[in-house]
Amino acid sequence: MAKLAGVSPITVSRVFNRPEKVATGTLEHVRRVIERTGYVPNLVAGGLASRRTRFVAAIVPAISNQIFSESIQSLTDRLWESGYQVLLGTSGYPMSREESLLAAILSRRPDGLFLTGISHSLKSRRRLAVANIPIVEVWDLTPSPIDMLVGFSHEKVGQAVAEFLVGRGHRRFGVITADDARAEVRRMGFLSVLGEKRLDDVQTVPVPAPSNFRLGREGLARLLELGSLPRAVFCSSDTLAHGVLIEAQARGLSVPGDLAIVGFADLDFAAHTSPPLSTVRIDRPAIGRRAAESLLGRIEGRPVERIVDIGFHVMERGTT
Amino acid sequence: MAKLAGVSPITVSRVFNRPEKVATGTLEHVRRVIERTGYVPNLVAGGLASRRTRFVAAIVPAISNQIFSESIQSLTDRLWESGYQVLLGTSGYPMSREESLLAAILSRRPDGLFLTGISHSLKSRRRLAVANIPIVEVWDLTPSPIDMLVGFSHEKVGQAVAEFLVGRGHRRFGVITADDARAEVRRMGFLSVLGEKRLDDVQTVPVPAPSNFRLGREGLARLLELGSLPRAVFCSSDTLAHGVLIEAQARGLSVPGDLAIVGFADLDFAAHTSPPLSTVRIDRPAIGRRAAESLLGRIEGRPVERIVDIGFHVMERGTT
DNA sequence: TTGAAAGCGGTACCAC
DNA sequence: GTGGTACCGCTTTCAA
Repeated sequence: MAKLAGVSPITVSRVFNRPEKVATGTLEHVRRVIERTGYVPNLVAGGLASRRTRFVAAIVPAISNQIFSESIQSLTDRLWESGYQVLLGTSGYPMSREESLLAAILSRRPDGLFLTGISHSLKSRRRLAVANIPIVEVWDLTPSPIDMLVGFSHEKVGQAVAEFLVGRGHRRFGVITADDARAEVRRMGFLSVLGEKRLDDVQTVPVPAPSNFRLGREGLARLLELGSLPRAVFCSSDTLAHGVLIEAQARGLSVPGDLAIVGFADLDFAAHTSPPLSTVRIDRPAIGRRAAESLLGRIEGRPVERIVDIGFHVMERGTT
Repeated sequence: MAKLAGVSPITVSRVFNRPEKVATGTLEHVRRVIERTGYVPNLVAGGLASRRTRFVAAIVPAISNQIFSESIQSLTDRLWESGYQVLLGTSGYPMSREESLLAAILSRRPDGLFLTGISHSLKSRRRLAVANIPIVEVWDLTPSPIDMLVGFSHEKVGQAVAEFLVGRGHRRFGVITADDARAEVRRMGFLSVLGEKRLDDVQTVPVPAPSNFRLGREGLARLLELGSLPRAVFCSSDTLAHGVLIEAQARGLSVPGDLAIVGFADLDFAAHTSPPLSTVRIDRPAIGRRAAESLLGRIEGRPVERIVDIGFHVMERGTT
């Protein structure tokens, strides 16, 4: 390539990485040759030499979960603007593959890491410390992240939903919750507020992750079998909530007349069921975007906020 | 690392890549040192030296689309078993970023490529030819794939749905379809069969991609405004179909009494709406899995089927 | 079974 | 503004 253009390899390199450092004439000439030959630089070699691979790895429990995929999409989009790509790894529920996945990923020397959640094994933490790259943990809140964090408090979500439902006059509650650590924290927050108010008539139905409509339908069925009919149900996801809504309607229960329903995450369908789902709004694209900003900031040596709380918002709709 | 264990670098390399070529004693010793130091080999250097990067790149229109994410999940899982990882790129609707994305991806020298769809720009095709790696195109069918293909015929899907609905006695039809090339092919197949049977009372409502419940609800609303009430609606996705179902119920239409609905893809929720959605079943995990097999086969020099038609199946449920 | 030497295809560093 | 030289950390090839 270099000899084809009659310049040194380093000049070709500069044309790609620092075009402003190359004389306009040379620049155009080299670019023409590049265009003509269809030359594509080898980032593997570049990465080895420069120790910058220009990609960020992201680990999520599952891509098919819309809750995560939208954050990943915005992360990808923002990083793309700065010339970075995203290598996606799925750790499974519950993060069973995280350790080996992390090793596989770190061996590719990513320039940054996006991790879902804040609980990692000791071995993983040690590896992360050695890797010495920017890391952003998301979807949760802790005062002591490994490096940086973008998330919100699941406990506060649970508390806020409890306050909200109590404020609407409900007194008997049900919880249908996926087997997921963060959902469990939301449930604890929910229960703590109800406990304080001496409203402990709460039945919980656990379902396996990942959630789907069927589990929501079955969840409500089981909840009703438990006796002590709840007037309001808090679900660990909109998906479950929609299943509950379908099941309630199939059983002739009026919503919210007989049963109020609150979901979580505000997936796009939540506003368009009939009646529309009440839920907890999380700005998912913001998570990816701000995570990208944090990583890029660190990479480029800018000062960054270590902890970003993006908050949430309880949305009242036709199901409450 | 090598000197720490008192062996040469090549021996360490063999411990990772060809442990059977190393004496058991040496093997165990080196492994102990690896364990103790937490050494993680550098795949960037390895990739440069061996010209095998041990990853496959996958390009899909959008990860947040469940239709694709499940195939990607099975692709990822199968490749992981063979020590490969997946770099995901999203090209957007309609594949607007494909060209630059492809260049960015090829510069990382993937060992294989998974492409959604069979239409690529001339420039892309040229680059792919130069790259000289195994490529599998998915989600469609053509007698002349770039290299390998795993998919099914969208035209036949449309035809099959038309035959099915006509067989159920329907005579007036509606189509609600996302702005997507493959959905358009399904629609053409649908219309061709109806045309042959002189049943050309078909109204089409186009909606932008990606689909969501709201677009389905609005789609039905617009379809009804068009006059000539359809008795059956074919939607380009289950998501739209569910929106149609919700809107129909909100308007007091009985389903399938007043209106039959058929979706596409058989997403997990389709079986659990009330009534359950009729749809066209596509074995999405099979697409990823077989694509992985094709790529690995090519990489490992095994003979592979160039074209795999995974077929489809029209599922009758409560909405027809 | 193990190792020495020579790259893989770029980039950092410094001189010109 | 441009180029020479060394080297990034591994694997290949071939010899011992």
